[in-house]
Amino acid sequence: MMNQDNPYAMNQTCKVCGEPAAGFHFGAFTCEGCKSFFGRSYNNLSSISDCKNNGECIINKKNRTACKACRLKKCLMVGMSKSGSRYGRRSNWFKIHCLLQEQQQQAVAAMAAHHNSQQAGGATNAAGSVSNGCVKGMSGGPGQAAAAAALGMLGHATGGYASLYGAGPPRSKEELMMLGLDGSVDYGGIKHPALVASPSVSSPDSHNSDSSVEVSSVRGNSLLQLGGGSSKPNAAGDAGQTGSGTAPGRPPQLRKDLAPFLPLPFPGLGTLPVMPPPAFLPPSHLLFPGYHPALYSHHQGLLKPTPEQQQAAVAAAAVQHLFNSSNASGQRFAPQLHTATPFAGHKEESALSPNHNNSSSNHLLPNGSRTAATSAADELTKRFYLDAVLKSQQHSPPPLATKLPPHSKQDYSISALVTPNSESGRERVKSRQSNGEPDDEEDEREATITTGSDKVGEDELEPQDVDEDDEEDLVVSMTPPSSPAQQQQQQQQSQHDSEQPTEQSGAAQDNPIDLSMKTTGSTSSRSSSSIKSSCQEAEADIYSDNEAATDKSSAPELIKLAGLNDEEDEDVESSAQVELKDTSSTETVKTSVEKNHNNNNNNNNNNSNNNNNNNNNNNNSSTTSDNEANESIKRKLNELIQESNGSKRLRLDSPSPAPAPPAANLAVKVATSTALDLTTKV
Amino acid sequence: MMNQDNPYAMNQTCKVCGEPAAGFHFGAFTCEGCKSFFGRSYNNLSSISDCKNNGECIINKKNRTACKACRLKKCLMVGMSKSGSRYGRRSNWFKIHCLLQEQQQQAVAAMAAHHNSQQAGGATNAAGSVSNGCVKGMSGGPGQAAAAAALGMLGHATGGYASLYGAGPPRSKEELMMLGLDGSVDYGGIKHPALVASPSVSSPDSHNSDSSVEVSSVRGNSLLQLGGGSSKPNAAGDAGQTGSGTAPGRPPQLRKDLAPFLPLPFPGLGTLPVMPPPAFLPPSHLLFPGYHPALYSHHQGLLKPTPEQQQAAVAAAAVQHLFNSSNASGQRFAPQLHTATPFAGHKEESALSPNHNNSSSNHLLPNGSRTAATSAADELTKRFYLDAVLKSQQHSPPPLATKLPPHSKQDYSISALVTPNSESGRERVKSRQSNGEPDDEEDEREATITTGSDKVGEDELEPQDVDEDDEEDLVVSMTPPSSPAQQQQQQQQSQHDSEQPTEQSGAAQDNPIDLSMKTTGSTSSRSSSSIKSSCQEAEADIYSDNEAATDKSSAPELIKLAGLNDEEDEDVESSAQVELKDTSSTETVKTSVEKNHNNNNNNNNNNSNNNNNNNNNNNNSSTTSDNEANESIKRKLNELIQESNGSKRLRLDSPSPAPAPPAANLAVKVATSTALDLTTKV
DNA sequence: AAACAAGGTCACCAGGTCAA
DNA sequence: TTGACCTGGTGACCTTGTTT
Ligand SMILES: [Zn+2]
Ligand SMILES: [Zn+2]
Ligand SMILES: [Zn+2]
Ligand SMILES: [Zn+2]
Repeated sequence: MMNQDNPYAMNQTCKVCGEPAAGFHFGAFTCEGCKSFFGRSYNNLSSISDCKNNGECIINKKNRTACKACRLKKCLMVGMSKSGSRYGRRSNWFKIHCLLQEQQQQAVAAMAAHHNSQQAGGATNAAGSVSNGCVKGMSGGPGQAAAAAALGMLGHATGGYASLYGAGPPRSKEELMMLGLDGSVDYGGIKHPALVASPSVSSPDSHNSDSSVEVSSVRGNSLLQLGGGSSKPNAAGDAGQTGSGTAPGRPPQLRKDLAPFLPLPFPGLGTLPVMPPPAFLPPSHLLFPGYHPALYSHHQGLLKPTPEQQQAAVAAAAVQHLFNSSNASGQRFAPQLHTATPFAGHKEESALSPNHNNSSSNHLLPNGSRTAATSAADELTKRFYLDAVLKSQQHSPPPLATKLPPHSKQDYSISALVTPNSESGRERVKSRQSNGEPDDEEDEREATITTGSDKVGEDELEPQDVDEDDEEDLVVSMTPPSSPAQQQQQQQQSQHDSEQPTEQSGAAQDNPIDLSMKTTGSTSSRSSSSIKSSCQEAEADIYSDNEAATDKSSAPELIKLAGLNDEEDEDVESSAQVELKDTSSTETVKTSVEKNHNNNNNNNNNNSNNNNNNNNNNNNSSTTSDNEANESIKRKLNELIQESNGSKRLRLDSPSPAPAPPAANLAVKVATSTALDLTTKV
Repeated sequence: MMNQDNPYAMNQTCKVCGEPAAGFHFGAFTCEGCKSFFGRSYNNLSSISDCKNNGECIINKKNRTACKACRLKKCLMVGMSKSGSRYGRRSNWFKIHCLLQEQQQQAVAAMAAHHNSQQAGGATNAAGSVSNGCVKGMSGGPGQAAAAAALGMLGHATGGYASLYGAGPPRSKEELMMLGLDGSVDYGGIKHPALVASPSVSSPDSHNSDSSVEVSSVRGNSLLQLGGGSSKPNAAGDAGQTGSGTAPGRPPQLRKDLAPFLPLPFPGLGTLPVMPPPAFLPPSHLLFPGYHPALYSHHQGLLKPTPEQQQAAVAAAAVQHLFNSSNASGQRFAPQLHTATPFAGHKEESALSPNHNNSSSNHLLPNGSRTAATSAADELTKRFYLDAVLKSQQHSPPPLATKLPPHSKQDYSISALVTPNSESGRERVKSRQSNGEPDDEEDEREATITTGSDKVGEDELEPQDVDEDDEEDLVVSMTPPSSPAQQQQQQQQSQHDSEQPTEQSGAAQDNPIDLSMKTTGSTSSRSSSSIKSSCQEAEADIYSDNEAATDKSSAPELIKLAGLNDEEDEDVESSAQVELKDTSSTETVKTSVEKNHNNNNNNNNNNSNNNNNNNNNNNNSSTTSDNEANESIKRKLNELIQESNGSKRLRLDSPSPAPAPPAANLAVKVATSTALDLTTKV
């Protein structure tokens, strides 16, 4: 139960059980319970008994404590990972994307509601307007799914965020392996969300992704068992989540080509039929590319070949063996690794390397013999391996190896295996920093789009009266995440390079390279203060009134503003797409605050304003309707600004790992005085 | 028997038998015996024999073992459900609401005592203050019920908590079905509490809710048989509890208009005439919107059709068949689900989906065949289904299937009937001493009223004097539960607003942005207080002392403080409403502790201080009377704070499911030094 | 300095146990 | 069978530290 309001939750619902989220934990928005559960379970797999329902339990608030195996599976499915954690204050990029997702979701929901087809195009509108309606949770029916898909939302019942920061689902390969997924597998035509979400995972290229392990064989066993083969995928998809249900009918469109998933017999963590949970659906675009360490392992991974990976690989292999026993392919695991990705080598190596083994000693090694065990394999064994895998993922830092006795089974803890330290968690951070990398990408991004910024937008809208007195232009720059895949490939390679890059980039990070924001006019400063004041005052109104207005329409707009078109890579589906453009790197938004009634500004803002220009301003800039949306967006942006306070420029750097290439930027001008709390409320 | 002292009991009495509660089990405050009984029976319906008294047995401490059928029925009536269980530490929100309920109850009791009509008016006020009303979920009835209704209390002897966390009574549809209720059915004009209480259930949105099953037909058979039609409703209400026996005379006022209940022949669990136990009455408002998983399933529901639901539906259908054989409508069950809500589709789908079935494997699957069984259906079969239903509800996860063996029927023993007084079970040392017992008779007593919570009591009285020296400002944030759906919409928009006011200061986070209370006119509170006072006094004795005093006024205030106006979404019914604002998200209360006499601070604190400002300080701050109430509240808050100790801010996140949207927050300032133990005592 | 997550802590509950 | 106790968890809060 809980804190729905939790400021940290940003209105999100737990991706695992659907209750209001308490924050973003281990890579996904989750409630306190699921956070704790995952934390405990990760280190103590032994405590998890096999599912009595073939791993098909659907996890929700009520029954989340009924089946630990399925709960854990669900956690992994939604992307939880010890390696996925982030710390500290959320970046504006993160916040914005969260908002966008919500909108998308809503839109989706709305569409679903209407469930009329028309919307495809309309969807946008509807979504925008309706937005709320459905809210996250919902998922609509199948039709929705389609809509959602179109939008890129997925759904997941609760929120689309699952993928936020990387892939929704398991980011690391290891994790995927655990689930029995490999990049290549698809869920009944649909890819696993993770795959989708994270480019790396999904993209062809991606296969290289982190673990690179390609377990071709993985299929057979994994914790997750997607419904049986391909046929069920959809069902699975929905089921997975929160019962979000829905999805079943995933729009084939998205990714159908994939091969079905192979179900496996893994007893322990049964298999969830559901599989592709809501997350699935979508288009990664929408989903936040965010940074997910795991996905982006390169950082780390890059940084280090990372023992972890090695371990992971090993663990994965072990696991597979166990689970896949039936599966012939299982063994192959290791080998593939290499081949698959660039990194693979690392991993593999590591895996191969003795020491790694050692490390893996944790439990993995024993496996050598595993085959035998496999078939027969008792749970313990399985778990043991799982743990190893999990751990490997985590810290795995190969080196760690440390500790674990080869495998005391007892320790099941995943990490244990791996990391000795628990802290593990901590590590994370840094990785992130790497963000810098993203910059790398920049290439594309260009982000900048920043378009014009600033002011331009203002005009559009509006309407907005809001302005208060001053006006300032704020420029917001936001870097979109690059798709992991890209990154990876890029990165990885780069990665190798990465090394330095990354960090250095770090520096970059801060300054997102592009930021460009260039604050044009930024007189910003004053504004801030003024802004707020005004805001507050305004607020009242604003929110009150406006909001409604805004919300509705906003969604679309935001998207645009945000440079939502994530898709770049892909084509845009303009119609449905709500997504962000991950592609580009940073997005810059300009907001002008009107302090003193400079409405004009509003209108003036950049052309870019409303639109996202993905590539450039081209698209929408104009739509009037957009304006509305923009307003809402503007508000939110203002809020962000306020938060940032003082600083005129709002930075929206994407998390390092950002998947997308550099691409778009937006510049929006907001006149605001109000403040939304992206932070808290968002 | 009982450990009344049990800290976990919070002064509550077992809702089923009236003895001191050992804790909150399966959704209701119950004693160890009833907990165990329910746990055993739930999985072994076969052991329950039919009531020899037409299901009219009144359950109390002494005779609880005499009729298992009625005991189980009572359990269900008070809202026990496997799915309703909560785990872990009780949230501050929960504690506070428990306190509030107590007060309300007391107030109600008092009113009843006076049972004078004047109150009507008063009631209203009270209500307003109390509001209760109906809370979101509910709607209250029209005229509802009288004072009680107004107050939202229901009665239940011991506490009103039955509904706490959702609806008092059975939350899930399945459960309702078991009882022979469907959303549409009402109890002799009165709706079933559950319906009322939980928004989700009743609300349109809710349909998503978990079970979402809409069994239209349910009526025919249910475990509970309300006394025959409508006439008795009231009685039932009271009776419900504690055996207090009493009750019978509930004020008809409450809900009369409803159609009578359909009695059914279900032998086993006879029918209790009583029916709507206290829980009924009320206004959900009062009742904790809390979270009851079942109720709020919508989140999930949305997400997924949820296998559970499916299962549930199936199970329900099965059950109906069994029980309703006569009833034609029964079958329809499944279908309706769909139709019923938008979500229905999902549900339905899920139900349909094969995999789900699988999951349902639990027992449900078998059902596939169930139809046949239906007509003939022997009890065993029936039970079997019931279990399935129950289970489905619970975890329903489809899969989990918790454990029940499909139905071991074997048992039937009725033993139950047996012993009335004898005490079965161990006696345990301690507990018993407690004393509590002597009272037995008391049954009726309701005793409980306990009202003021423990410690609280202390202060109560006084207003604050307590303070010690220092003063500090504490901020309490409390999030009311909002319904998910709403939340989103609202929140978003609203959110924006809310933010600033409250704490602004704080970080946004802490301050739930929203806090806003909006508390409309909540001044209501006072009235309530007065009410209680009267009541309490009466009881007063019971628990001891102070409490009474405190209780009196406090209730209303607390409410306010607590940000009780839950209702937001709905309009407020200002009059009766006592509820919390679930809607908004968090409520923040500021309390200032006086450490060193820095009063100034107190005042200074956020503006929010005393009032909750939901939206801002507006509301209440003002009423003097409020002050009183506030005091008590403050004390309690202080206690909470103390508990939290050290930390300045007190968190009161609402349980997730909160029906209401995110809305309001409160900021209250408390000066306190005393401490209530919400934890233990309350 | 504020936001915000990992982890730790420990209040609390479902279940199991076994004397009555 | 009952129900007092105990045990394994669960999860609300809080602490600690990171990140912005
Ligand atoms: Zn959760
Ligand atoms: Zn399971
Ligand atoms: Zn009892
Ligand atoms: Zn009876």
